[in-house]
Amino acid sequence: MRVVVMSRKGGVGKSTTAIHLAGYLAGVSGGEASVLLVDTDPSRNALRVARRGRLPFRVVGEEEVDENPSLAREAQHLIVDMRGSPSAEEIEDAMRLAEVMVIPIMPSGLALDTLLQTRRDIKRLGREDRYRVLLTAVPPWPYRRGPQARAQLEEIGIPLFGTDIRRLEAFEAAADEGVLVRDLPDRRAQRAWEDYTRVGEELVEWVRSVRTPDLHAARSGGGA
Amino acid sequence: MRVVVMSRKGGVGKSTTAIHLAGYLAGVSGGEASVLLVDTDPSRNALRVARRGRLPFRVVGEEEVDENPSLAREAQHLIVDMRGSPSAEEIEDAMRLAEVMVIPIMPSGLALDTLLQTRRDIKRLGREDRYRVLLTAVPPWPYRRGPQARAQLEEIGIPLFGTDIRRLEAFEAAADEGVLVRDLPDRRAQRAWEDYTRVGEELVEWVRSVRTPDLHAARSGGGA
Amino acid sequence: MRVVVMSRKGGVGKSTTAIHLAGYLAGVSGGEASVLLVDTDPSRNALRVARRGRLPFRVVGEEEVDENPSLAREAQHLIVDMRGSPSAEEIEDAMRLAEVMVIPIMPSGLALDTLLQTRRDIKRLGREDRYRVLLTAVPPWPYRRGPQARAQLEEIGIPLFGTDIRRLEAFEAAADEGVLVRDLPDRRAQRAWEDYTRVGEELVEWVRSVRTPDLHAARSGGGA
Amino acid sequence: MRVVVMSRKGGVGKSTTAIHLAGYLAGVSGGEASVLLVDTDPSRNALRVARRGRLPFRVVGEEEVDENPSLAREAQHLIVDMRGSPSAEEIEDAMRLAEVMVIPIMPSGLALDTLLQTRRDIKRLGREDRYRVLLTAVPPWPYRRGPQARAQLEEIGIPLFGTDIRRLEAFEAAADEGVLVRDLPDRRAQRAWEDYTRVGEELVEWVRSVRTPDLHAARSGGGA
DNA sequence: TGAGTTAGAATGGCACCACCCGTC
DNA sequence: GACGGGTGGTGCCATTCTAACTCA
Repeated sequence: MRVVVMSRKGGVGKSTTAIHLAGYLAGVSGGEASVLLVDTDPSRNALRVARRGRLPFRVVGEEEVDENPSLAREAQHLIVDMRGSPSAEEIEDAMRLAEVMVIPIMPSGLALDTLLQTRRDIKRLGREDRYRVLLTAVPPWPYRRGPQARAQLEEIGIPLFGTDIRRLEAFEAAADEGVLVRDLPDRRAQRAWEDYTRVGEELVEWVRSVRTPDLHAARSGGGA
Repeated sequence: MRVVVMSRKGGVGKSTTAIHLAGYLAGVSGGEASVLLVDTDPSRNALRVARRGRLPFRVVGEEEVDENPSLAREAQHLIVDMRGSPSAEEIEDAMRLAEVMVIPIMPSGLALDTLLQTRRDIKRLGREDRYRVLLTAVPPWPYRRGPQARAQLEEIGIPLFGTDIRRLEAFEAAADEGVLVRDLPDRRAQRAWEDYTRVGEELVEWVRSVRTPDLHAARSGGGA
Repeated sequence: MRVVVMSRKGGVGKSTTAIHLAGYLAGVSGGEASVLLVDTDPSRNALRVARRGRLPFRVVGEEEVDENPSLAREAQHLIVDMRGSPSAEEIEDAMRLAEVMVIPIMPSGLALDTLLQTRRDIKRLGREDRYRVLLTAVPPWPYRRGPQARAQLEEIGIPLFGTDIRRLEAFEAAADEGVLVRDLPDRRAQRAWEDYTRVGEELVEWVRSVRTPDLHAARSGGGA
Repeated sequence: MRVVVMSRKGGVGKSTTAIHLAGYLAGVSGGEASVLLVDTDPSRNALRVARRGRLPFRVVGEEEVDENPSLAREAQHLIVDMRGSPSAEEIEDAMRLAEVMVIPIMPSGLALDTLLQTRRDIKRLGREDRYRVLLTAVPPWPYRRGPQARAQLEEIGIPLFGTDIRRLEAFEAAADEGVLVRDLPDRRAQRAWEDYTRVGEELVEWVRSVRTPDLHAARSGGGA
């Protein structure tokens, strides 16, 4: 599986998303060796987190892959934490590389504006079925920003993951410790892990359908 | 007064800080014309907010100032919302332009790492007394991230504003409406405005001391 | 059987392990004469314990074996309490001498780091199937260090004995008296002995499989 | 203040003692720069702990001091974590360097034997008033090993710190985190810190008396 | 329309309890 | 067998925020 995690704005949980999706895939596939997270972001946050503790998969910087391309070829699952504000060309390159693209955004009013530009770029490439937006850092009830943003995005036809990532302190603690939220001893951290588990399941199902488009189309077409 | 608001990471309240400090200065000086906010960030978030509603000062993009440099010269107070991850050269240019630099960061573990790099760049320029860090989006009690981050920053000798900006929904609402939190009808928004008021007071006092270093030294020396 | 007990750190129960494995083998083989414990550690702790009381096997210092090599040749079972922080060459020598190597470590965070270096040395010698780690001084419930360390070691693929040695006062008392925990009048000491009994059984089984690799392979192959 | 922490056996809390005494001195003197911990032990455990987190003083390896001797000269307080089983010559060198020597040992029967050899070496150097033994990892009541060991050591005239360091899980947690027990959020960790605080106070008082032997003798002699 | 009240969620500190160990 | 102590897990509570509801 080749997944790119991309977003125009920073501080939206991009590294957190890349790390936890990689962790989900590593847990599902069962082996450390088969998952590779490539950190392309200049801030190198994913690499920093990896150095602080122990993640159940390998994290490398962009330059390591450039020197040793077999790293990426041999990985069963490849997650790319893409740099912050990519140009249209960079988006194009990433979409060629990846099977799917995950775009985390926070439920903020300004985030939507920038998302529209990204959608234009992707549409121009004819890859509208290959990206999906993930709402992250969603505050709890009775905050309305989460449902509001979801409604707005759905209204304008942005494809969304069915599960949101909640704003939970556990994600901060996990980044500090250099581990997945799953591996924190805190009870509450398990709820944080549930969010990414659901997203991971959805991701796997989605990639499967992307890989067999005609079969999928035939099935859903036949059911209609 | 010439102030640059800068940060390496995105999503830390940079535009919010630039807008509200400009708003504070506009309120103090009493007239709209005398304050200019220059949005240098490629995301143009400050400009977007300005277009949505009505801010009590003028907001222009970088290119407008390039075309019409008198804009900046004539402004009594100049606030620059600097682009996201500036290079050392860009930092140098900004420090030449500005009297002081405000660096907003969120109380996150990873933010500190990147801050150290910024400090190195500034130290190399010999402008250590010209920057100050502002903690933004600080969650309320019983969260410990705020006090924790403050303690860590003080320990390693980072200059901090004495007041933190709390994480309040009012800032989101204000950005959506295109106004200052001061101008929201919500009661809670007033508390958000208080935070920036205190920071603004501190800023004014700081710039005054920066402008008259010998006077300041003489005064404190004479008072002893 | 030729067993080397080795560890990089001190105070991890190395002598205790050497003594009790020797005691187990002496009990199984039935005669005192057939088991020899060679104390190579400069602290000579095993020899000290032996001199204090009565162990059911012979304990000699390194120099005695150098003077009289037939001692080692004639022993049916040879246990070596190796010196504390061996160099790569010493490890190589020991691995040539021994059929298997037992590495006791305490469940401490720092112990793992040093263990990785040892693993590298052993891997370089191509003897990865000839060493096994024994968790010692494992505190009781509700301490989590024991299970935690076991999980970490298993995750990174370190071969472990299935049974841990608990942290029990009986081991201290036995060392003071110069006897095996088996020979203490205390009831609780029996539980301490059980731990080493299980490890001893595992050791015997392991050495058997090491000696007849093809037979073992054939047997498991034939069972299919 | 120049302190050497030394012991013949490993795993007795030598690094923990060096780190926490350094931490105490850093806290008393109030500044990070004035305390230097030199890790001479080949296992480099103190350096490892320092790299994991943030200690309020500088930790360097032996080689760094060799390259840059001014490091040690400029430090107000110098703590040396000495290598594990030092020879008589190494002890001599250390005693020449240090004002006082702290010898942590665990309350184990075997530890006493090795301690006697160390005492002989020190006596031969005529520095009997410059070393003191610290009981570490003392288990709680109703274990008797702590008081027992203290009684034995006092009987044979070994100088002891008046306070023992208890065996508390907090020390393991602190080493994992790379911080002092003082900086752990756990309540129980504060009790661990109290132990070293008392030892630190005793150490400061002791060094003061060592520096002004006649004054001290005069004062205690005069009764004033 | 504006002020006060209330519900829900999240974090973190506190108290309590289970469990094991060693001694008397 | 009782007792004291350490550790870690569970449950409870205080505090804060937001948004909806009620009331004047």
